[in-house]
Amino acid sequence: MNLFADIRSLVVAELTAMTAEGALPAGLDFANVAVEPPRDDAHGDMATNAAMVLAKPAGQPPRAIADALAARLGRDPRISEATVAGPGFLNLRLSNLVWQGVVKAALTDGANFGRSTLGNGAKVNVEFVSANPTGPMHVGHVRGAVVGDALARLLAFAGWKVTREYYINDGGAQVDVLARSAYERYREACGLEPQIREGLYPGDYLIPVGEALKAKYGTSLLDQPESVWLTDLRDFASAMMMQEIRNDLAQLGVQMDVFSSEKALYGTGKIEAAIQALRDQGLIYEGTLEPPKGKTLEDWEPRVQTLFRSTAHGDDVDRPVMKSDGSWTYFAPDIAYHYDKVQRGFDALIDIFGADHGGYVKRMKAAVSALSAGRVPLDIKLVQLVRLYKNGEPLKMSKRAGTFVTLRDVVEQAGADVTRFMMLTRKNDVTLDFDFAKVLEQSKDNPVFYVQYANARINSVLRKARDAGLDVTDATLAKADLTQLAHPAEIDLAQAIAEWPREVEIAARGNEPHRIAFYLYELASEFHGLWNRGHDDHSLRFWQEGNLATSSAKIALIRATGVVISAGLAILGVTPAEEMR
RNA sequence: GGCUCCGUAGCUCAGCUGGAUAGAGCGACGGUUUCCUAAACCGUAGGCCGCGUGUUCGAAUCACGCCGGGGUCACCA
Repeated sequence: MNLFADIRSLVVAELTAMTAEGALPAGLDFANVAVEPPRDDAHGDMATNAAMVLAKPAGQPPRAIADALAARLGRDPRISEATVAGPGFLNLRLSNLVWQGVVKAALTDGANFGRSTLGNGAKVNVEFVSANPTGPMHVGHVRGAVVGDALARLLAFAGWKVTREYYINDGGAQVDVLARSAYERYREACGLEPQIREGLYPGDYLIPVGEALKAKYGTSLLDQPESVWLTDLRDFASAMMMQEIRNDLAQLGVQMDVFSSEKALYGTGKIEAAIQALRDQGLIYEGTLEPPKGKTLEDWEPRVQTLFRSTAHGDDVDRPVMKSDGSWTYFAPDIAYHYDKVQRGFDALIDIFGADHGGYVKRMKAAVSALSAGRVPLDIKLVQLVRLYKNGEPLKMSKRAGTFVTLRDVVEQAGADVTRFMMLTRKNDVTLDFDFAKVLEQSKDNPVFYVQYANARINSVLRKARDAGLDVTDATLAKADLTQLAHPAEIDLAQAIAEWPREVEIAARGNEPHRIAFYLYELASEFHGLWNRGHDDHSLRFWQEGNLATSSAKIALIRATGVVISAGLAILGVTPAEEMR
């Protein structure tokens, strides 16, 4: 159930009836009529802008429409009060029965409470991480991994059919470098001195690869020219690195549905077919690009290349798909890959990129727009940097000095749950500070803890009630006499719960999983507030000694809160804490 | 110089499809524990929502132009 959607339906139904009776002119568009919580809750529980939106097209003063609408809405049993305010706002006060009904719905629907059909079963592909298979995942990948995974979970919850996909960049020069680096580690494993020249990957993580190569090939590759081993070692080493990456992802709780390989596109004609599809639309031509303005490149020279006319689909300049030596640029297989996704029948594509790929967005959107005839929207989320701190001091990272932080380091120090939650406490296009000391702190300063603590407190009360002999299963609590939940502070918490389905839809509509984290913080805050009011006012304590009926109702309320916290944490991929230790 | 993101309280940041007196945490100050976890709660102070113009009944939100900061910018991936 989504209360806001329900009430909006009611408003639209009344407006339709008013039209039928001639109180409003026919043919009005109700699309902009909104029902939302007012900023100031003194104004009521919900507000609609209907009168203001319709005043102009209807040719009637907003107050007149609002008054007429208020009178009609007031007849609905769910609405206890409908008042007109300001320029024509219609403020609605809902009956307590409505909020009590929300509590019951949460208990009845359980983990499905808030699930939406917004996506209507549309197939969406979320591509994320897509780290080069040249080493273990580092901290820079963590945020993209978490955002992509949480977004996938969110969209699935909101009614999309989601595929999580990883694009393996195993087709370029960087995997040759990997192979050469691995070869040196192979020589090392054979007892020789490795020669890690400038430009090779120096990391220790290739030592096991060298040993595995020795186990497989013995000494047979020693003193062989590169032409003999390069292809084999490339495959071997990148396969081992991908295994490493899968393990890293698993540690973070990220599970991919599909791994697609760039290399696998070569030699299949898929790249040629994609480029041909563009060529058929007159979007491929031979030409020379202008040098970038305002940036001085000493070695600039005009070059004739095969170009994609991306400017026809919103890009700023056309982009090369082929180098002057006739080989493909990175962009070409990426076009083919996105073409493949379109052909696999996805209704929408989402890419999660690092912010350093910002310049890549327009050309990729242009390609997808051209190749899907505008049918498939591509949303690209750029994830900004994570700045690491320890006790407020920035953590220095250098690949050369070997002090770069891996995903594994982060997860081992902070834990997957904390890491995931923290990565979602900012919207994607803002840089995020991650302080190893702070994220482990158990205080309100730490949103992960704060939300988990609320859940732990709820469980603590449930335990106490259970020990006292109360049946605290959801099915039984749902049958409690919820009319006992009448105190404004209790209704406030029920209202926060009622926001959940709405929040899911807003977050899903914008591909913004961080909203879930913020919502959970607010819900937890509402709960902690009510909890503490029990100090002063014992009638607000959840466990009422000797009064099972009242206790059941109050415990139903906090259990419903727990249901939503669990559902929200599930979207973030975080395990709810039963108790704090 | 082009593109792009950011600019909201002292600090870190939320803010929906434009909506009423702009919110939260931290920090500061002051309160609340014989009672379900005080790891929490309540209150006070703190704002030209970077600046300007436009659209609108109405702009932190949309458009355009400035200012400041980050990212990025031809045969790398």
